Amino acid sequence: MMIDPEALAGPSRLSDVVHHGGRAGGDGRAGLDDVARLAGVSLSTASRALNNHPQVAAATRERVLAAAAGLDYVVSPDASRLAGRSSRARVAVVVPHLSRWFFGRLLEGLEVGLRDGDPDGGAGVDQLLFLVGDVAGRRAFFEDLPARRRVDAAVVVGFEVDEVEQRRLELLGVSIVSAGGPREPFPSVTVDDLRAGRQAVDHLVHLGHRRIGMLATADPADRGPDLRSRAYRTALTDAGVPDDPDLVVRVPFGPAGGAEGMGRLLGLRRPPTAVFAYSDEVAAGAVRAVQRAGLRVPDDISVVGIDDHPLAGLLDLTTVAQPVHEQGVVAGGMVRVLLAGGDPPPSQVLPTHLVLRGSTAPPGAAGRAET
Amino acid sequence: MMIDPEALAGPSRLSDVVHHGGRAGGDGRAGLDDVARLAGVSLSTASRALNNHPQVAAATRERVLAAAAGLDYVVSPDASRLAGRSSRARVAVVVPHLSRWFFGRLLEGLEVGLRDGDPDGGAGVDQLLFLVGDVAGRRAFFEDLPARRRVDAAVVVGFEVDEVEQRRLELLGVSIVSAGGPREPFPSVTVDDLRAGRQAVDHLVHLGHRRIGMLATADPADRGPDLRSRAYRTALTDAGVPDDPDLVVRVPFGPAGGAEGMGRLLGLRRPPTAVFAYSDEVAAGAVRAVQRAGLRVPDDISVVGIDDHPLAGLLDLTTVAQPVHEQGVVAGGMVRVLLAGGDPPPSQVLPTHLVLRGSTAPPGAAGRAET
DNA sequence: CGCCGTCGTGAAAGCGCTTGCGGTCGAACT
DNA sequence: AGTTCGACCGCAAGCGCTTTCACGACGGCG
Repeated sequence: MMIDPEALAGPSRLSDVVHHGGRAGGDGRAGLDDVARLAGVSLSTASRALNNHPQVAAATRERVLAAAAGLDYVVSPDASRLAGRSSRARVAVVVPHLSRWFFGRLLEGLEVGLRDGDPDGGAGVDQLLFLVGDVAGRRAFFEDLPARRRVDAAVVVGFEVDEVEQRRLELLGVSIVSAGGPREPFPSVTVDDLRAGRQAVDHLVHLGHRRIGMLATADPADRGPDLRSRAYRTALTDAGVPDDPDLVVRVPFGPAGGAEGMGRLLGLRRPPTAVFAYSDEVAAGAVRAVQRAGLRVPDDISVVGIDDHPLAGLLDLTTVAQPVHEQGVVAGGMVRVLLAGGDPPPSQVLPTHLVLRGSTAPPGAAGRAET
Repeated sequence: MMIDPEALAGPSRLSDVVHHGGRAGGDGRAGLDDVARLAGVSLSTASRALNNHPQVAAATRERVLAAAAGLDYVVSPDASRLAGRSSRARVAVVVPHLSRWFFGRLLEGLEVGLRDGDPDGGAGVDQLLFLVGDVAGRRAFFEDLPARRRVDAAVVVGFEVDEVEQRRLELLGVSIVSAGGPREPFPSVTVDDLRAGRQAVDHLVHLGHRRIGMLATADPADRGPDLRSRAYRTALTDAGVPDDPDLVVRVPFGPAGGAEGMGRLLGLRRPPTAVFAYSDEVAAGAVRAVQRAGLRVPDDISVVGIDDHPLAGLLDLTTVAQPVHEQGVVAGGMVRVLLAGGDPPPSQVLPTHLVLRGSTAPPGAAGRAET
C-alpha cells in the first residue's frame, strides 16, 4: 500500500463501535488469526466456519462467527482470492457513455440483475466500471485490457465490438455478456433495432407520409452496422418509396445534432413531411429546429424517435419504446448464470413498442396537436 | 475460482496472438516465475524490473519486459496487493442514481479526473461502482460496507451522508471525497446550492415577480438540508415578499413530479406568476403542465430550473448552470492526491451561472417567447 | 470389548507476488 | 596489486487466506 492511513481525518472516533475482543474497537484490520484465537480454534477451522463449510460443528461455527462479529472482521478479498476461493465475484462493466439516459438506466437495471435474489444480504457482485467513451479510451481499453486478471466476467453495454476487439476481449479469459447493443457474438440481451426502426418508419408510412427523412448519428466510437438506418431504408423500399439520399443526414448524437440535421433537411428544396430520428434525444433537437423555423410539429412535420426517454412524454414525442432497465436486469441475470458455471444462456431479444404521442400526424394534417 | 473457464465459447482462437515464450500463445495465465525463467533472472529481479525499481540494470529490465510482453503476462493484482504493493488503486464510487443526467455526467468527469495525466498508458485507478439508490440499497451499503477492505478511497456522489453513515464510512479506513453533494464532512467539490438557488430566484424577483412558487423534490433517499429551498425562502424574504407555504410543493424528482407539482400550483386560488424548480428535469415537467393547462410560458408563468441539462436548451428553459463534468474531474483529482498520500485537499466550490433563455419574463409580459 | 467408519479439528503447504538482507563482481581507490 | 565501494542480483521470508491430509475422539458394529 502506498496509501498513508494517516491521511484520513484525525484520530478516528470509532471507539464506540465494538470492543468485545482483545483489540479495542475492532478496526477492520483484524486478521483471521485474531478471530481464530478469540474463538479458541485454529486458523483452518475459523476459515471453514466463516465459509459455511458443513464440516464444522454448529457450536464452533457460532463461536467463530461471534468472534468475527466482535472483532468486526472482514476477510481480505485479495488473500481469499489468492488462496483459491472465489470470494465475491467481480465483473467488468464496459460502457461508452454515462451521461446518456440509455446507458445510465441500463446500468441501474444491471445492478439489480446482478444483485437479484441474493438472500444473504451481501451485495452479490462487485462491478468494475470501465468508461470507454472516446476513441482513445476505447483503444486503450482493448489494447491494455485493464480488466485483465481482475474480473470473472464482463458485460459490454451498448456498443459493438469489432473482430479484433472481440479477440482482445477473449484474452480476458472470462465470460462476456453484451447488453443493449448488437447481439453478436456473445450471449446478449438487446432489442431488435431493425424491428424498432420499422415500427417507427412504418408508423409514418401508415399515416400517409411518403417523403420521410432520417436523422442518423455518427459517433466516431459507436460504429457498427446501423440497423435503424437499414430499417428506414427497407421500410421505404417496402412502401414503394424511391430512395432519396438527400433525406438521410448523419449528425452527432444529441439534441444539438438533431437540430442541426433537421436544419439541413428543412433546407432541402423539398423537405420531408416526416422524420425518423435515431433516438429521442436527437428527435428532441429536431422538433426544436422545426419550431425555430416557424413550422409546427406535427402539422407541418412529423417526428418520431426511439427509446421513450423520460423527457419524451414532455415533448409529446411519438417514439418506439424499448425496455432499457429490463435489458440491464436480464444481462445481470445472465452474468450470474455464467458466474455460477452455467452454460451460456441464449441471447434474448426484448420487445419494443410504438408509443403514440403528439409529434406525428398525417401529412398536411391540422388541429391534431392537442390530441 | 468457482468459475468454469470452459464456460467460455469453445476452443479459444487466440493462438495467433503471441508465442515467443515456451508456452504456446501466452494465455494471460503465465506467472511471474515464467517471466523470470524466460528472462533468465530470478523472481525478485523480474518483479523489480516490472515495477520500475531503479536498482535493476537497464539491460536486465529490457529483457524482463520483453519476456513479460512475450508471455503476455499481467501481474495478479490480488497477489500483488497481498504482498504489500498497492498495485493499481481501487476507489469506490458511491452513487444513488445513474439514469439522471447529473450523476452520469459527473461520473464521466470523475473518470477523466482519476485517469488524468497518467503517462504510462495504464488506466490509473479501478472504479468499483456502488449503486445506493433506494433506501434498502442505501441501508445495505452502509450497514454491510461491501466496499470494506477492497478500496483505497471512496467518492460519494451527489448525496448527503448522515452522522451514522459517516461513521460507518470511516470504518472503511480510507480517504473519502464527496462530489456534487453537500460539502460536509469530507474534502469535497460542489457548487453552492444556496447561491445557485439565489441566482434563480433573484432572477425572477428582478423580473418583477413577487408571487413565486417552488417545486422542491422529496426523494426518500436524498434527504439532507435542501439548500435550494432555503435559498428560495431567503431570497423572497430579502425581497420583502411574505412567506406563503402554499407556494412550495414537494414532489418526486423528475418531469412527472414537476408536472404534478405545477398542477397543484395552478390549482391555487392565486397561482404564482413564476416558479423555481429544483432541477431542469422538474422544470421541464412544470413547463409542460403549464402548456397543458392552456397557459403559456413565460407569458403567463415563468419557469426557472437548475443544472443546464442538455435538453434545457431545447425546452428553452432558463436555468442556473453548474459545472457537472468539472465537479467530477476535480473530485477525481482530489482522490488521486489522497491516494498519493497527500494532505486532504481543501474543498472546492465551483461557480454557477444563470443561463437566460425563453422560459422567464416579467410578469404579464407578452411576445418575448422568441427572444 | 476391540475394530472401524464418522465427525470435527489442526498442522502445514501453498496461492503469486514483493522486499529486506545479504552476496557477487567489476571498477575505482591507495 | 590489494582493497573498498557501488551496482545488481538472488535467497527466503512472508502477505492473509484456503485447503489437502492426517489425526484424535467418538459411537456402533460384530
